[in-house]
Amino acid sequence: MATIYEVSALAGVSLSSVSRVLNDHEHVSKKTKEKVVAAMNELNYRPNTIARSLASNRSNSVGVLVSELHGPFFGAMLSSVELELRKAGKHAVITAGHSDEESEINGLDFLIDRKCDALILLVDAISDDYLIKLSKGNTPFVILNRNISEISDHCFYLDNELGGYLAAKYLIEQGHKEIAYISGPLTKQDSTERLTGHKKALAEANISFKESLLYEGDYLTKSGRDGINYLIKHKTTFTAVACSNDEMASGAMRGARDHKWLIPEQCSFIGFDNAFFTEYLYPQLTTINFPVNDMAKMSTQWILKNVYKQKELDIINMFIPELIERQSVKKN
Amino acid sequence: MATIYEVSALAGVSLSSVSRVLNDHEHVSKKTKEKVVAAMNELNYRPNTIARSLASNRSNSVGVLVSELHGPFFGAMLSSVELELRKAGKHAVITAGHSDEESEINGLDFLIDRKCDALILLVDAISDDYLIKLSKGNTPFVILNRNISEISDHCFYLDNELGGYLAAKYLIEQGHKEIAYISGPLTKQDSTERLTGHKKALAEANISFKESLLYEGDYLTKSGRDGINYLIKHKTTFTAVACSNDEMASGAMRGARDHKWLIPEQCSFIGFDNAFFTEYLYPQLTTINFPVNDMAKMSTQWILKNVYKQKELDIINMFIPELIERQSVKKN
DNA sequence: TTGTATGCGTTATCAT
DNA sequence: ATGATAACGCATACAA
Repeated sequence: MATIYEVSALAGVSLSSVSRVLNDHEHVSKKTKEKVVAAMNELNYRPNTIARSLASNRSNSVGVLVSELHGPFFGAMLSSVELELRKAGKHAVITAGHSDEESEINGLDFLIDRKCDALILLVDAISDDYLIKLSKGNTPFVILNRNISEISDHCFYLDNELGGYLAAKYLIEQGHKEIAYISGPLTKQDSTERLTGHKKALAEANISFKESLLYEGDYLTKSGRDGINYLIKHKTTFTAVACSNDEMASGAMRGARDHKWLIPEQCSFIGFDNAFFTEYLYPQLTTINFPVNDMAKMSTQWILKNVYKQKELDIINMFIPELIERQSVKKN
Repeated sequence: MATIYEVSALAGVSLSSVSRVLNDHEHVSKKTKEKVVAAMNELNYRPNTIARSLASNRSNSVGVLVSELHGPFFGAMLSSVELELRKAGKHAVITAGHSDEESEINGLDFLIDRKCDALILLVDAISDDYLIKLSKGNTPFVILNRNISEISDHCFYLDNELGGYLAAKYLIEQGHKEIAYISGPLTKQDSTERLTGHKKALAEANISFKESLLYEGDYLTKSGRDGINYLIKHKTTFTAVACSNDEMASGAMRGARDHKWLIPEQCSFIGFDNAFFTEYLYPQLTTINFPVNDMAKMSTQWILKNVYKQKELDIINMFIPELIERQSVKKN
C-alpha cells in the first residue's frame, strides 16, 4: 500500500500538498494538483482512513444503532438510512442493541469510539437521562421513534397517539363496540401512546375500555397468536381486535383462523405500521401507515445538514399516521 | 479524554506497561497491573480504538456486506451474525451493496479500509474473479450463499438444486403435472440452481418442462403477483406453482386470489426459504427450509476460529434444505 | 518484568 | 501557494 510519502516523493512536492489535494483544499495550484493526482494514480494510492480519522478526529461515517436487525420495520428503516447516506458519500456503520440496556450502551460506545461523525439511534432500553447527558458530548445524534422533550429537536417520531386513535375510530365507525386490543410491551413509549389513542377514541364514543380485552404482547408475530388465544380462553367477547403492530395482527389472524373463525366476517382486525407484507396477507390487512422511510430519510438529512453542512431542508420532527383501508375489517 | 500517557504518569509506570495491561499481555507483575488499572479507573480512561487500529493494523471488528438491509432473509442473516460476533466480543460493521457492482465494491473497500479483521460477504454483482483475487489479499473473508470452486472452503451455501428438486418432487407426488415456476433473476446462481433442481424432478417423472410456464421475477413480493398475472394472461394451464422464494410465493397467492381462485383447491403453491411470515399466511405456506441462521452462525464461527483463533469447530460448507409441509398444496 | 524509542499514515499549525 | 514539523494515541521491537 502506497502512502502519502511515496506520492509526495514521486510527485516532487511536499506531504502537505498531497494532503491538500486529498482534501480538496483551495489554494492549490493546478499544476501541483495535476502532479499529485498523476502520482496517486501511478501508485494506485488509497488513503488510509484510519490514519485520517486519528489525525482529524472524524470518519465520514455515521453510526446507526437499532434495536434489532431483522423485522420489516427495522429493515425498511436501515435501508433508507443507508441509501440516503451513501448518496451523500457517507457510510453507515450499523449495530444492534437488542433492547437491552447494557447491550445498547455497548453498541453506542462502539460507534462513538470508532469516531463516527454522528449517530442515528433507535433504542428503547437506554434512559432519557443517559441520552440527555450524551447530547452534551461531542458526537451529535438524532433519536428515532421516541420523543425526549429536553432534546426534542433531535427527535423524529410518529404521532402514535393519533395512530391508535385513528384505528379505533375506524373500527367504531364500522359499528364495532367490543374491541379487543393486543398491545406491544407497555414499557415502550410507542406502545403506551398507541393505547392511549385507542382509549381516547373509545371514550369519545362513550365506550368503556375493558381491561379484560387488553393483552400485552411483544410486537412479534407469535405474541399476536398468543394474544388471541388468551382472549378466547378467557371467554371475552369482541367483534374486532386492534393490534399495536402488523406482525402481531398477522399472528392474531392466524390464531383466530386456527379456531375456524372467518375473517373479517366473524372478527375484524386492524394493524399498525403498514409493513410490506400486509397487502399480501389474506384478507389484506387494514392498518395504520407509519412513514418509516420518510422518517429515516429526514433524520439522515438532518445529519447531512447539521453535521456535514451539506444541504438545507425544513425539519419535521413529528410524522403523521394515516389509515390504510383494506379488507380485514367488516361493517358490523 | 484521557490518554495512555496520563495513565502512565498517574500510575508511575511506562507507556509500554500500560499498553501491556491494556492488551492482556503476560509478563506483567500483579503490582504494576493494579497500579495501572487503578489509574485507568480514576481517569475514566477509554482506549482510542482508532489509534489502536493504526498502530496494530487490526480492529476487533468484522465487516458484513450484504445485498440489501431489508427483507426476511437478510434480516435473519444479519441478526445471527451480529449476535454470534458480539458473544465473542467482536463487533459487526454492516454495509449494503444493493446488488450493484460498483456499489458492492464501494462497500467492500470501505470495510477493508476500516481495517476490518475479516469480512462476511453476501454479494452477487461482484464477479468470481474479483473475489478470487481478493482472497489473495490480506483481509480474510467468507462468502455466503454462493460457491466459488477455487475458494470453496471459504464458501457457505445451500444445496439449492436439491431444494428446487424437493419442492417439485413434492408437488409431483401430490399428483400435479402442470407446474408453473416463478423464478428469481436467472442471473443469480441460486435462482438457476433451484430451477435446475426443479427441472430434474420433472424429468425424473417424465414430465416435460414448458418454457411457457416459467416466469422470471426478482425475488420481491410484487414480482410474484406479476408472475401469476402473466401466466394467467397467457392462458397457460397449471394446477400448482413453485416459487423461488417465499416472498414471491406470497405475491403469487395474492395475485391468484385477486382472480378469485381458491387456494389450494384450485391452485397449489410452494415457496422457498421458510421465512418467518410463511406460517402466518393463509393458507400457511408449504415451503423449503433454508437454515439461514445455521449458515450465518457457521460462517462467523469460521472467522472466530481462523482469524481470532477462538474456537474449534467442524466446518460444514453446504447446508441441506428440507421440505416444510403446510397447507398451500393440495392433493390433485 | 519494565522502559525507551520509533513507527503507523494522516492532518494541522506554523512559517516562508 | 507551498513546505517543514509537530501532533494524533497507541503498539512494538529492542534494550535494560
